[in-house]
Amino acid sequence: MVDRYDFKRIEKKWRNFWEERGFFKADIEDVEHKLYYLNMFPYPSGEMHVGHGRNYIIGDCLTRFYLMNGYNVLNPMGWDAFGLPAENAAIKHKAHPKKWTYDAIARYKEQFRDMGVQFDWDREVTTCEPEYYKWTQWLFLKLYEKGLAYRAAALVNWCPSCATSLANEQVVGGACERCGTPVTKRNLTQWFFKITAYAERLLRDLESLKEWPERVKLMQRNWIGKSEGAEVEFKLADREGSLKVFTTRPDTLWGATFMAIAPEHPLVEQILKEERDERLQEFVERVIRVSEIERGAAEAEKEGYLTGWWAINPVNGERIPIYVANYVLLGYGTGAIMAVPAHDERDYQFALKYGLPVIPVIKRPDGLAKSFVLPGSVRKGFAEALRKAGIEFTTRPDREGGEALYVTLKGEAQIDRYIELVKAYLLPGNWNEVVGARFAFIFPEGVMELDSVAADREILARCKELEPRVRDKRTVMEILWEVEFYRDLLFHAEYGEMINSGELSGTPGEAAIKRTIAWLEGHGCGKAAVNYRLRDWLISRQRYWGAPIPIIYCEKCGIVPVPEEDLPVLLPDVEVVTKEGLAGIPEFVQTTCPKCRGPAQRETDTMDTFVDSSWYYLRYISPHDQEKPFDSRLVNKWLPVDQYVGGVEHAILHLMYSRFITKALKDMGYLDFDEPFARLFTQGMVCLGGQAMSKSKGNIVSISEVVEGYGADTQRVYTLFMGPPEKDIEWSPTDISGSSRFLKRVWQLVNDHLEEVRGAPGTIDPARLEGSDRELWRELNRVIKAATEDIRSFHFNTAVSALMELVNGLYDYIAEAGAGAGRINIPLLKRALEDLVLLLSPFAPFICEELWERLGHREAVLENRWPSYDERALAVEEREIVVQVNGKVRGRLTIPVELAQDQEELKRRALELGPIKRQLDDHRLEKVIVVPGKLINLVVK
RNA sequence: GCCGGGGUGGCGGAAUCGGAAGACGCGCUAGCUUCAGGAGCUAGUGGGCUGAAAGCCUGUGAGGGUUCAAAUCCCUCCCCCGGCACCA
Repeated sequence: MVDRYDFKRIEKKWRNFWEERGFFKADIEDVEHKLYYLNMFPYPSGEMHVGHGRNYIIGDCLTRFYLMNGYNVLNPMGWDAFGLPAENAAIKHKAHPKKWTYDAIARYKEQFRDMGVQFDWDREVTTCEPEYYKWTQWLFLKLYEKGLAYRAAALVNWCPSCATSLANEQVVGGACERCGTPVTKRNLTQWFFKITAYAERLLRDLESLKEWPERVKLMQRNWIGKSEGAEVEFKLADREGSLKVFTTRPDTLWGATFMAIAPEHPLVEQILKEERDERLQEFVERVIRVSEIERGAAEAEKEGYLTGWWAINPVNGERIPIYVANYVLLGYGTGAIMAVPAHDERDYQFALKYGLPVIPVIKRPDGLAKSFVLPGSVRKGFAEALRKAGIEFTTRPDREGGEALYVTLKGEAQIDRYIELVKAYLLPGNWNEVVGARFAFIFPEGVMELDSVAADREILARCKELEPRVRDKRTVMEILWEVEFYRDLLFHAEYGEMINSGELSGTPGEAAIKRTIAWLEGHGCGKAAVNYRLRDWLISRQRYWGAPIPIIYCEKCGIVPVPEEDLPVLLPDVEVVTKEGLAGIPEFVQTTCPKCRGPAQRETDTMDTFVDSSWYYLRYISPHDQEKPFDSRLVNKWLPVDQYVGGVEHAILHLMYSRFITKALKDMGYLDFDEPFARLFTQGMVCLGGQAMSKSKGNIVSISEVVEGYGADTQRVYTLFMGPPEKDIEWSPTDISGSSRFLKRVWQLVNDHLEEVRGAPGTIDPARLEGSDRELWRELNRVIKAATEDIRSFHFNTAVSALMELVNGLYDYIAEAGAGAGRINIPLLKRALEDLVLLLSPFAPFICEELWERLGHREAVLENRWPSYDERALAVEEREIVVQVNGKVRGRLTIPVELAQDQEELKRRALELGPIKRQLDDHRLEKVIVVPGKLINLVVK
């Protein structure tokens, strides 16, 4: 009688075993077989749920697997312990965030132990400990020394709810990443890290990260947002000064007919001061007040205000007006743009709205043009002439009984021919125009091209003379826009041959940008430029619970960094934390200047917690070193991290910051590698009820409830079995019973045969196995191979299913043998059961340790080598060959392997099959396709 | 709008070097067991036709194509998820 699978008793028995035996302590000096496995460390808060568990279960499974494969695995754990939730909770409960944080840490540790998730706790790192944040401050000082940390006044993101400024990366869709409150802007003097100095390397080195998910690299690429183009200087008209713009399309410069600047642009201030234009003031204030979210919406109506100031287009000397416009962003490029309405959609909309000239300067690559011919504007016979010339057109009768012509033209030659015909047929008092590949107006006295702002004025004036109905139009484009038929050809944003561009006219599209930049450089009004979307990292936080920025302000000496030997700048020990943070603690603020010993004040901002986590992976190597932040010698041996695993929500924030800090430390000579994480795996979230588990949504499945109800082993197996680990997945309270049942079956299976197996010899001679023994042997080897490869490649779900197949196979084998089909081969069974336990142990360590002991072993599972398989055992004697007729399966052949490669033999046997014969009646065999060892396809007619 | 990822039974998912679609598990159906447990065992389970079986038809978001053969390759479209989004 086998005792029932009592997971509670078993898990309790083994819970502390691995830690006591020290299996998870890495030998830091042995780098030969080193493997640095790292899970992103958690922000300790409340209880862990099964979604958090996924991350650590993957890590523990892999660690156990690699330990059994002979690796010296370092898998450390620590706490990202500074942060707002702790502080907010502390303010609310009038307590200290420390207590809240350490309580959570204690609970997390307990839950890790409950899950059997093991770490080397000697290497535990806690970012809110002075022994840690001392070195975060050291990092700040080093960056400051190198000019990579600087203080500047800037318009920064501000979260009113968290009462602190935020980095760009922490603003998601215009709202605070932490609390979801819409972010506002404030002009503040803050500390920044100069991540933009590394923009190019952060972008370029993504190429070298071969083992990172493509989507993460893509997100970073987008975030860095590199664009190449030119910087062009526009002199102000009638006064000193100039406006610089960045453009990716310098080839369209000749078409710049106005400029637009962001409402926050410094020039706006100057204009306001000189012009005292109250309506401009109102406009600017109104636009700035509108939140980023609304302004950011692409559908938002483009609005502008004419400042009355003018600039000179440097390429053609054209005077163009300067607008303040809501669609120009201060944070990108120079905060000012040259507007080319003919080739930029936003500029086009704006030009139509405000009646600004639109001058095409890039030829349409498709060569299409159109013309609309009003009835009565040409002599009779025009349509006939077009027909003869092979020009396409359609007609539509108008109210007065005339016929309007809708002409579509393709190519230069046809357009020229058409213009000649119009000239010949045009009646006095009329005009006609061609738009698209050419913008030409044919008047009785001659043809005018829309090739400059001056031409726009002349053509407009002439049209007004001829047609009273267009007298209210402000530009030629407004007239054309009225004709529905033209609309799709009035604007394009493609690359193409330059036209109407002075001496550069005729430059082909491929050379246009390059040649224009050369031209600009030659004329001293511009140069090639690269622009990045990435902004410097704002690290100041007006909060208490973070690492104080080690800076002192002295009236005499100015900004003075705290000397290294004075670190850490300790967080003042207060009983209760308030909203004022450090600024509200005078004992902290008042200090003496390290240089002149005079009275001075401390910086009261703390650092963004992402600074803490940007270097923690270095600290694990020497976590308690009092002398230095990390041991360069060992760090250079152990890093980059071999395998990093965490949530995709850190794709930009944490991963980008860490890459930046690593590069900066490398440049300072502390590290000899460029990238901190060689391989990255981003695991998916666990959902319930279609939504990510979260306390606020109340859809949490807690680890303790699952461990209590099913046991940690079941939780682990189910977590790894439920789907591919990179995918988001739904936690199913019913599906978990499958994993529970599986472990029960394993329990039963092993316990049923303890007696026979325990004393039996372990050696088997595979060559002498026959029948079902041989099949079992093959199955065992197949499963070892599959599970091993699957674990290595993060396919835990299929690894588990392979083990389930092995268990099913073992039950079948025993049932068959027991029914008299043969005798159970005890050494074989022993081998299979033992290998099963070893293979299952990374997934379900508790039950495996217990079974291993029951199987008579005195050493721990982890002291054994991972089972190996024999390639020869996978060979089969017979193959099943699929027989298809016209690609459809009609039968099967079981054939000895030697013959399975023999095309003629396969064909002969296939044709003998009954169902195949039937299929072939009344048909002629056309062709036979043989895939040796697999399939034969008979093609018949 | 742009860029990624994806769409396979009632459900989670296998199979992607083009070669048996649906491994494994959940659920469901029938039967057996009764140590009544949060049980276990056996058989079946994509849909349809046929009394059952054999057999046939059909089937991987939709449509088309390439091929002896397509979940897998190509084209068009639809839907879902994620990222970026007036980026000049």
